[in-house]
Amino acid sequence: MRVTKEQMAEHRRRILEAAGHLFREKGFEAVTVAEVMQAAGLTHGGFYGHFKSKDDLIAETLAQVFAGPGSELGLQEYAAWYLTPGHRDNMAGGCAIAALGNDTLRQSPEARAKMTEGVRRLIDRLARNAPGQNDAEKRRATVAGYAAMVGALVLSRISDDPKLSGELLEDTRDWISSAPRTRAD
Amino acid sequence: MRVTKEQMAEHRRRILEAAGHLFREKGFEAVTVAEVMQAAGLTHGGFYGHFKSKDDLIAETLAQVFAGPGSELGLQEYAAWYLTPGHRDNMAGGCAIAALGNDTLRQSPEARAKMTEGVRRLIDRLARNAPGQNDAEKRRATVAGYAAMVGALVLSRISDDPKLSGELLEDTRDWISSAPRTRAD
DNA sequence: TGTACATCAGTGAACGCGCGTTCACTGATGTAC
DNA sequence: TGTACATCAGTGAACGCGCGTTCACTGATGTAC
Repeated sequence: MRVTKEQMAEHRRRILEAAGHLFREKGFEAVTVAEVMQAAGLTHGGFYGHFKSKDDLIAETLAQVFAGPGSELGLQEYAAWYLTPGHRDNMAGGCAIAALGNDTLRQSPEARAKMTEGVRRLIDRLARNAPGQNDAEKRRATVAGYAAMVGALVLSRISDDPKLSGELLEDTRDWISSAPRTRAD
Repeated sequence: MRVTKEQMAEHRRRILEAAGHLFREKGFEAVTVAEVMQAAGLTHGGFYGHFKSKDDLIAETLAQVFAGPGSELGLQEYAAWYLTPGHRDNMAGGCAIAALGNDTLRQSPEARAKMTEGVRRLIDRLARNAPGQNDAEKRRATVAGYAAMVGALVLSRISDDPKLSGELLEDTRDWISSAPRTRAD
């Protein structure tokens, strides 16, 4: 049955929100269109009134995840939130880049472009408030520091041993938090 | 038609080798049993004479990838190989942890356990020859350094902009290579 | 404002395809004598 | 060593299931008068 324009917009928002969580939790391939629609409180047939295809949904979901102002946290504050058991255990609500990075390589060029933009924007923002004597040093610390966060989160999620998993988070956080180094060359 | 025992063992080896490359390149889900068998020069029906199921193949493939003596490179030497465009562009022959880490979370506990073992062994080995004043410092540098390698490789693969992609590799390599820091607390 | 009708968002059955898995068959291997 | 037969690795057709997508239909919305 037909619904109001406002309700239709709300449905679209709910579909994107459900997809955002489900994709991060299970990856693009393992999530079905019917599953997303059910999580949004709708039936699968209506999906194609909102999106052209599942690929379209993926691209739109990524666009939405990376939309918005983004945090203004500095590198070390971001790491202090990023490298926690809470974030590790919350794939559905956590960093989309860590959760879906490799998956995106096998998706459309549009999806990959959206991911790249997400990476670039985040690094640019973190670099504003990073340790370092000058912009080049700040940027280098941010690029490497963010890479370390993503890697540590992925590795700590892989690890079924809580000790190793925790060590990855803590050691990497300490590493990023320690005093900035000058170039060793 | 029946083949000799030696040929059958060789077939099994080829299946595992083909699976190792295909899984790293495309992920577990996107690779079909028929595709693996074709890459091994066989037909799909014979697969179940070698493995119980596709899940079984995944676990055996991971076991094989992490078998063997492993490299004796130190942390910085490993990073110098790891963080290169050649490695970035060679998913099929590169680090299985970076290529399949997140994918493994959605597989069997056996597969995840094999991945964890791979992570642990690699870190233990790299820590032997890492910068630092004592074992604790060496370990911390290794854990964070390896996390940074994995993250940088994943991010540089995501990035469709060659400049950003290269920056991720280079800045992270410089970061790992720079003089070890003492704890800042 | 009220009424009649066109529009169209959502429903759920159905379609088509691909994939994991099974199975009857083939023919070379391996073995018993 | 040679022969007859049992074994079984590999083949390719077929099965069953799940998923993306389509479509006829429903009934509430929105609009023209």
